[in-house]
Amino acid sequence: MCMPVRCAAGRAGSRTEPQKDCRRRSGPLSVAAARLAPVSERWVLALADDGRGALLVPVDGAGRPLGDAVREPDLATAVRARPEVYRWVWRSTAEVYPRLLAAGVRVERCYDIEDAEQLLLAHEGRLGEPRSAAAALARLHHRPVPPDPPQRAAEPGSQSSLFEPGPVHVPLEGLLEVYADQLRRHELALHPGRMRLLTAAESAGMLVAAEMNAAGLPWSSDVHKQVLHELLGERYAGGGEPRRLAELADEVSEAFGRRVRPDLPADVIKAFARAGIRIRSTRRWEIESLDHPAVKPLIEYKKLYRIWVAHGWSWLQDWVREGRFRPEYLPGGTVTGRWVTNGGGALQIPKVIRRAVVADPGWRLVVADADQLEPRVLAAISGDQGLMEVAARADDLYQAVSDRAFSGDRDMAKLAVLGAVYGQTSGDGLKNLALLRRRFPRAVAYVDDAARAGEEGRLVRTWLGRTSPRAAEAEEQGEAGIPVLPDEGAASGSASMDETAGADEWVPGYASTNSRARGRFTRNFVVQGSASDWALVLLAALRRATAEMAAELVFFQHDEVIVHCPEDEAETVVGAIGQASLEAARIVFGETPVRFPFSTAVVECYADAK
DNA sequence: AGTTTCGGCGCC
DNA sequence: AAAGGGCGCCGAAACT
Repeated sequence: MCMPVRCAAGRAGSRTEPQKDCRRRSGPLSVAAARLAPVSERWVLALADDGRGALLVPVDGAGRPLGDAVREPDLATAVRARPEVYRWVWRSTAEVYPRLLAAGVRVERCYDIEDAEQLLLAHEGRLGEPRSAAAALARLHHRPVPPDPPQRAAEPGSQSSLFEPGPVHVPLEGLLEVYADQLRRHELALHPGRMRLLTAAESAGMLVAAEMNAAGLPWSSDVHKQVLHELLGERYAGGGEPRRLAELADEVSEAFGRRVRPDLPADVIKAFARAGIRIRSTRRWEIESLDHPAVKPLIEYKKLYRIWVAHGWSWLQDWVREGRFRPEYLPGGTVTGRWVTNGGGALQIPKVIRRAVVADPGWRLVVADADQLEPRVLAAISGDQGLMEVAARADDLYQAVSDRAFSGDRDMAKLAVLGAVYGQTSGDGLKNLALLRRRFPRAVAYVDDAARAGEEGRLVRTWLGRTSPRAAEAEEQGEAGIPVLPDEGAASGSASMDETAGADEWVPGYASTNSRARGRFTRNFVVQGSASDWALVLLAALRRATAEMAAELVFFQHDEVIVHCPEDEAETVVGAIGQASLEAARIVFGETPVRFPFSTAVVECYADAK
């Protein structure tokens, strides 16, 4: 993985450029180290064109080969024979690592060339360009660039749809060229050290994802069925609605005095209209305050319908095998760096369904949830003194904010903070935002600047350098003359925020609807994305801490992680999470007073964690 | 008939 | 009280 603790600790005070690997610095030291260690720590590995064998070669810190390529009969043999290797460089973790795991081989660190290509392209403002290694190689040689192969659709039950070698094979020599070029491009980034950390952390995330895909989330089909039966009643033959839904549909129809299908919005809107109630949609917040007897069963129907279609019996049939739910995690699947899953909806498991997540006998689930992660991240990236002081404490951040700015009204403080992060544009949020701005000027200025950058068509970056995509509509409409890259030093998401920026209130008056939406996106991007940066490093640190334990990482959801472990390891895991949090904060933000506390629970069932 | 978009809601 | 970021999923509606 990517976090040398000693190095980070040795660089106390270097807040803006955390180094991921001190041992790689050029100069006499590294030369001496190389002499002492005749075997390179970093190897580039490619599948042979027969698809089974492996070709590999050690490289130096600039990606130059340190000898001739070696051929091995298969991946597992190649890796198992070289335990001293510090980092494996390969085209795609999804291509290589599941095979290694299947052979019982784990690696400590890797560098995923195609993942790095995507991050580098985005940083360079070229996100739309193909990201495959083949494409990167073609660009280097000024040859026609092949488009990326289309993403495979989710295949329920299939464990391997993402892990077959794609049609984009690149031989070892090609990988070496692309890798060396990528190392060079890191140095051109706004903050090279952070960019190196970003690609290393994402590669670590790829390893975690592959391991979690292999492990699966412990899932009790019996409990799941029991929950479904309690909520939905019996299933009827023929696959129609279960009993409870049918009853609720009848209640709704009865309340309207005519047959109404509650799952058809047009039907519901028409029925309300006949009852003299005009609604624009059938969203819950719009109908729940209506005075009509259909409202209660309708809302109940929607809630249960959702469970039925998204996590019902057919979901169970499709996604749970041998007591494990195996979603396919895709690290960095969103523009902000959050993960997505390909099929199975693993990141949207309804709370009531979590009762089905049950540890193996004698094992426990350690459920760890970062407390108020996004406002804490905002404190760290903005450097706002007041917010950092608040976030330096491990207790309730919103209460502390409210004590400073909202006369102790916690709900108001929470709304204001979330409004600042999400870009609330009306209602009480604006008034609260003004109060927030007065007490925490730099924090609010940070997100306001990001919003302004978005409205003006500029890109923004997270703390580690993950970069927003261009506004598609801005491209299409050809809003001429708008720079697509921020001026040096003026980038939102950089540390070089104008010291006086917090003084002025920013009013989004002139912006068009589109550009305001764009501003809300970039405002949120710098916070949500930086939180993703941090969470990724946390995950990598936790992976390393648990590497020698029986514990397995089984779930990751933005700011929450579940470790499945033997009962007697649980307290050790809880401690490891706390340590990983400290480590992640230090590695990502350098010396910062901001703390990132976790709520942890040791449970047998996920639903008992909260 | 097959594919794409929409509406609504689950999670963070 | 009002409606703001990121996603995935499903069925229905709207298309080709």
